[in-house]
Amino acid sequence: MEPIGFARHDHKTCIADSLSAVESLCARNGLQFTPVRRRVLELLLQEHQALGAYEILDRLRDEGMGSQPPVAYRALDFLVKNGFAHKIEHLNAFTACAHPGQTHAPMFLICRSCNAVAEATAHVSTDTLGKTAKEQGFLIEKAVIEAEGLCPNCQDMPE
Amino acid sequence: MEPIGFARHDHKTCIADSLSAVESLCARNGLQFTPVRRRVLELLLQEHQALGAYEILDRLRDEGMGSQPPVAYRALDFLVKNGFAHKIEHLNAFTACAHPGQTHAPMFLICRSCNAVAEATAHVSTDTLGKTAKEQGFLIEKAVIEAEGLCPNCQDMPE
DNA sequence: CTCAGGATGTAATTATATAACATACCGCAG
DNA sequence: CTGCGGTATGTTATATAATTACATCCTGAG
Repeated sequence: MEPIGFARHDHKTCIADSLSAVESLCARNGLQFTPVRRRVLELLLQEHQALGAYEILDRLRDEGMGSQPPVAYRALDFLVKNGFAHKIEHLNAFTACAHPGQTHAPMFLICRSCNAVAEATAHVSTDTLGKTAKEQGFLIEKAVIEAEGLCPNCQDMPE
Repeated sequence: MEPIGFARHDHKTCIADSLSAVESLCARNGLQFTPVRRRVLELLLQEHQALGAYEILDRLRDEGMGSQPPVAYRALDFLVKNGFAHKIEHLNAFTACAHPGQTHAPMFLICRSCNAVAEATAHVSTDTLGKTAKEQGFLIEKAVIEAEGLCPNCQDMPE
C-alpha cells in the first residue's frame, strides 16, 4: 500500500489495474459497475488530480452520457460510498482512490501549482488526531486529512 | 494551549477572554477590529459550533449590519486570515479560533449529532502527514485535519 | 406477466462563494 | 483645511457546487 506520490510511473498500467480491481470488487459484492460509473472512474484515473463534479459532467455531456448535475453526483456518490474514489473537501473535487477495496483513512498531498494529488494512508489512531480524540472520549467515524503546498516538481519552478 | 474540548467551562469568560485577546492583537498589529468583524467573531464564539456564512449573514441582517454575502465573507476572511477563526472545510462553515494569536496547525473534532466543534493542535511534522510529506519531498503550506464522529455527550444518547 | 428496486433522465431549486463597481471613512502630506 | 491614498463597506449581479423532486427505464424474483 505504497503512496503513488509524485513519482513517474506506468500510468496505463496503473489505470488498467485500478479498473480491473474495482470491476472484480463490484462483481464480488453485487454492485453494478454501470457505464456512467465506469466512465467517471476512468476520468478520475486519467489524471492524478482532483476533478470537480462539473468538469466531470462536462466531459460526460461531450460524450453524450447525461448532462444534468445529478448524473455526475450520483456516479461520484457511488464511487465514494464504496471506496473507489475520495472527495477532497478543500477543493470540492474528487479523485480516484489509489487503494480500492482496502479500508483505510486516506490522506492527501495537494500541489497548489500543478494540482497533482498524492494519496497516502494515515495512521489515525497513533497520530495526534487519534490521541486527542481518545483523551476527550470522542469517537471518530471519518477523518479528513489534506495538506496543500508544493510538490517536489513545482518547488524548483520560479513561479 | 489546552483543547477546549467538550467539557463544561465558563463560557461567558471564555468569550470575553477571546474577544479581548483579539482586540489587543489587532491593536498591536495595526488591524482594524471593526464593528462587523467584532460582531461576527462574537457570533462564532457564542456557540462552540461551526456557523455557515449565510447563517451569520442572516443574523447580521437581523441586526441591521449589512445584508449581502460579501459583508459576511469579508469579515470571515479577515478573521481567518489573521488566525482569529477557522474554516471547517468538511462543513463549509466557520468557527472561532480557540487560541488566537498563536500560530498553530488546528485540528477539529466535529460531533455529527450536536454539531459541537472542539479545536486542538496538531503536530503536523511528527504525524504521518508530515512524515509522508517529507519522504516525498512535498512542502506543506496548509493542513486541513478534521474528524467527524460522536462527542462523549452524544455517544450515550439512543439516537 | 408484473411489480419492486435500482439506475438513469430531466427540470427546477437551493446553497455556497466571488466579481465588479460605487461609496464612505480615516490618517496624513501639503 | 484640503485633497489624496488606502482600507472598509454597500450593493448588484453572477459564478460555482449540490440537492430535491419526479418521470422513466430496465432487470430479476415471484
